[in-house]
Amino acid sequence: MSPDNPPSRTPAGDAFTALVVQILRLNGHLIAAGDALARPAGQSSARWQVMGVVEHGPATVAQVARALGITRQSVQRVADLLEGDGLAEYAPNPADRRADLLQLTDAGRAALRTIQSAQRRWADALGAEIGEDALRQAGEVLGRVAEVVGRGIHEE
Amino acid sequence: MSPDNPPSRTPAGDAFTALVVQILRLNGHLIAAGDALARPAGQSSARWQVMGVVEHGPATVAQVARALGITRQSVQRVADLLEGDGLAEYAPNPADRRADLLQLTDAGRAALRTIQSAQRRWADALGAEIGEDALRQAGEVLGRVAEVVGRGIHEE
DNA sequence: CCCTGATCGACAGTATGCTGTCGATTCGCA
DNA sequence: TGCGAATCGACAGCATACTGTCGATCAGGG
Repeated sequence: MSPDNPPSRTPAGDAFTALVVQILRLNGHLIAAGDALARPAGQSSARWQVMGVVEHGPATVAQVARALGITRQSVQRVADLLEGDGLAEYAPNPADRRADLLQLTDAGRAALRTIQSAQRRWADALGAEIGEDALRQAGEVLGRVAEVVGRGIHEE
Repeated sequence: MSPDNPPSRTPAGDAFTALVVQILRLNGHLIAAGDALARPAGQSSARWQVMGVVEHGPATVAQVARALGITRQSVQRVADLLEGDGLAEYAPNPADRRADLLQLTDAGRAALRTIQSAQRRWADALGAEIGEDALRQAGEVLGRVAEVVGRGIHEE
């Protein structure tokens, strides 16, 4: 980013930093793109992701949060909004009296189908431009980045 | 994410979606890591990024925002906080009476050096684990992803 | 059968980023 | 040279996600 960085010690460190910056920037664009895909159904990226998790079976808020890698509280907020909009509902959980099960309503399933259809067309079109091999290789590298970053957080 | 996705049309689309999901997840971990790096200096990722832009010369809030790829308003908020903490200050801009120039104070430069030092060690260590070639190749692919995603936003 | 620790939802507070709007100023072109 | 368009900071409002705390509930070891 800065044209005149302080001397970095290794080329690999420079490449790592550059990749991190790219990911941070891309994140904003991807959320915007996701919102655009979900907008025709009156939804957002966050709502779509929560709906996607409970699509094939009810789950508690905590389970959804773990599946998405975000906090319970964030999911709780979105889930309550989905319930308020009639897209999802809470069902009693016989296995745990505290944690009701979140599940989609018919309206929720319809909205999700609309979004998924648009998302599939979007991903197919853009994916074809980049090429499957390159995407998979980049994904493999990002997986390793996630691994070492996650490890570093605990150790440091 | 979902174990039983609706039938996606192309392998490239699947790979694209998988990469997007990875990036969204990684973003959270990277911000957490950046905050951890900036914490010893009492700062955060957002503050560090703004300071990094004005490190080698003053700039207006709008210029910083463009350099970071985020909105003026977000930068304005952080810049005002930095000023409040005595890490940055506004200087009159002879070229534009509206837009004062943001520049670091001595305290700001000291805090930035602390963070950059830790960041460099972090990037060097993790970068070495992944390998420069893999990082560069992944960066090249992400650059192409950013290009097609950004193009899609305007067209759609 | 209880007690202790873990998990869960609820609530409050904070950080980051976005959109939209406004008036002031600057810039570019006729 | 003057006027309309673009840019800039300021302000308000919203969405997303985080931490921390609390009481309720669950699960497992004595």
